[in-house]
Amino acid sequence: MVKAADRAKNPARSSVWLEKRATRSGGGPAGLDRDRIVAASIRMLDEEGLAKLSMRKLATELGVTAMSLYWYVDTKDDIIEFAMDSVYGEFDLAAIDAARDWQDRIRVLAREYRAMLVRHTWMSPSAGQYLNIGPNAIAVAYKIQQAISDTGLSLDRQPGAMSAVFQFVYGYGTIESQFGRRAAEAGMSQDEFYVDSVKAFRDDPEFSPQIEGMQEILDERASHGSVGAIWDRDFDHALDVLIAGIEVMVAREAEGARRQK
Amino acid sequence: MVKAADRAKNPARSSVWLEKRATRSGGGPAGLDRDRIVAASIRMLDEEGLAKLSMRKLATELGVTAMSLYWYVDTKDDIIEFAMDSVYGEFDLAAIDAARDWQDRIRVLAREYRAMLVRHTWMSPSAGQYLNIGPNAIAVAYKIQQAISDTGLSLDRQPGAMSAVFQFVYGYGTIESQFGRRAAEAGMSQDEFYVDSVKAFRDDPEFSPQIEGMQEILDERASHGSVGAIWDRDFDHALDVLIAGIEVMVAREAEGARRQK
DNA sequence: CCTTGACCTCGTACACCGTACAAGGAGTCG
DNA sequence: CGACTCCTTGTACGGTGTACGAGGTCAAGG
Repeated sequence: MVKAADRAKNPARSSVWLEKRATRSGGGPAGLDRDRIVAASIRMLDEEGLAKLSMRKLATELGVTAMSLYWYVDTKDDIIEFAMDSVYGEFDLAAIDAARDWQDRIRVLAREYRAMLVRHTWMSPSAGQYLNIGPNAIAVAYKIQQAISDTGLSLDRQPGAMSAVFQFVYGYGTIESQFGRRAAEAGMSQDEFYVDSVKAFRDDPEFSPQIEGMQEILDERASHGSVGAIWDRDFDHALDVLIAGIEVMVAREAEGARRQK
Repeated sequence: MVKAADRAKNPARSSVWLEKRATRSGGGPAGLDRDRIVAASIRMLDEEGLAKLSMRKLATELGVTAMSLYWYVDTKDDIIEFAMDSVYGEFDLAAIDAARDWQDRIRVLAREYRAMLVRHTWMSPSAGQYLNIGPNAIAVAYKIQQAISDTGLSLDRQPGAMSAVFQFVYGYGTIESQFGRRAAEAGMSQDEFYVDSVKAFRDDPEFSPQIEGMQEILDERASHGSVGAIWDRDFDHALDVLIAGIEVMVAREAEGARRQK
């Protein structure tokens, strides 16, 4: 087993997935097991958030001491990485194959990705911090890459299009999920929390020259309904922009090819 | 002064900016000062990263004990929030006004934003976690909103377009900056680190059916030059997609208005 | 000049964290 | 019975953020 001390000497090991180890299955008295540990982590992460998860609490939840976990896992980071990959496994990849065209496939993927980030608010901070190269993450990445490839875009333009869509979803899902998490931690609804946050600069005379322009946007939003409804609407509008943009790039390449002839 | 204990009773206080307090200026023997604290934090955050910053180390850097800092700041989180807003102040807003059209303005803003995230690798994790409602952050948000407003898009479509562009930049900058940070921590160049990360599943027979499709993308990338060059290229391509998409939405709205008549 | 009070800094202490290390129990096999 | 492997535990170390109370410095007022 690779001890953390060895890892300190070998800082290159930056992901669990870069150094495959046999999973130790739980024949022990506590009936522990890497899957059980990961499942419990996800439950606690969903309920309490990333900052509140500690090895001691996780162990207690599993009826065991903190150090027992280290038989199955090298570090706490490993647990997070396993939990992340497990969540990537929630993607319904079959639904994506059922989509009619690449536009639909991208929309379905984007919505699933966003829903996942909102459902598990600890995912975006973690996904930003670790390499996402577990088997389930790779499977999702592959589906995304396929959808982009189906646009017919040239190879050198594909990564840009892929980034535009999925880094957007990541960014959007991050803001949305963290906003929801903070609202919940403050014991408020998202609507209450929104009013509270805006109030900060709405009432501040120092900002008022700047807000004037933003005011109408804020008002338009407020008139449109709840914060949740606005998250949905803006997300859809952004997807419209992105797909229209890719369509343009595809058309431009077709145009260029025609002139070439 | 609001003590953390009071904050515990009033969890609604979720940002320094939601509860203005006079800044205590440093007439004390140590010559301390909120600005000096924030400047030192930024320096240390840039050098050592978010995880390595501790109140004790920051205090030592300033020739003082940890508890002295608490005279100027309620919690460590406050320091991060102040540091973030100070970094938003690095934006060169004048350069944006100089841009010719909204397309240019969006490009300049996006590039500045991305550069900022890469320059300060601790910004994206922090920006995701806290509300960004300090004066400098608001000023930047205002400029972004103006640029989007200049597209001529209807009010209800503007937030979607704004999200598409700037959540993309946030997502992209996050991945890029965290990748760079991890590479640096592993003592590798980005190119070495990239090869290392890809190796994980490139050589794994379990993944090989899936990689086949991704292989050509990876090869295309590899043939194009260094990882840094690819970051730049893909970012520009993504911006192309986004701006083309907004242009389409603008044109569609104009079309709709014409038919209306 | 002396005292008061505001301002600032510090030492100590608490609860908690991740995890190294070594001891020990339980079960299986010779 | 002993030995060996697998799993769990107790203890301990060096860190963290920060509460609390004591003290030191200095300007203003009597």
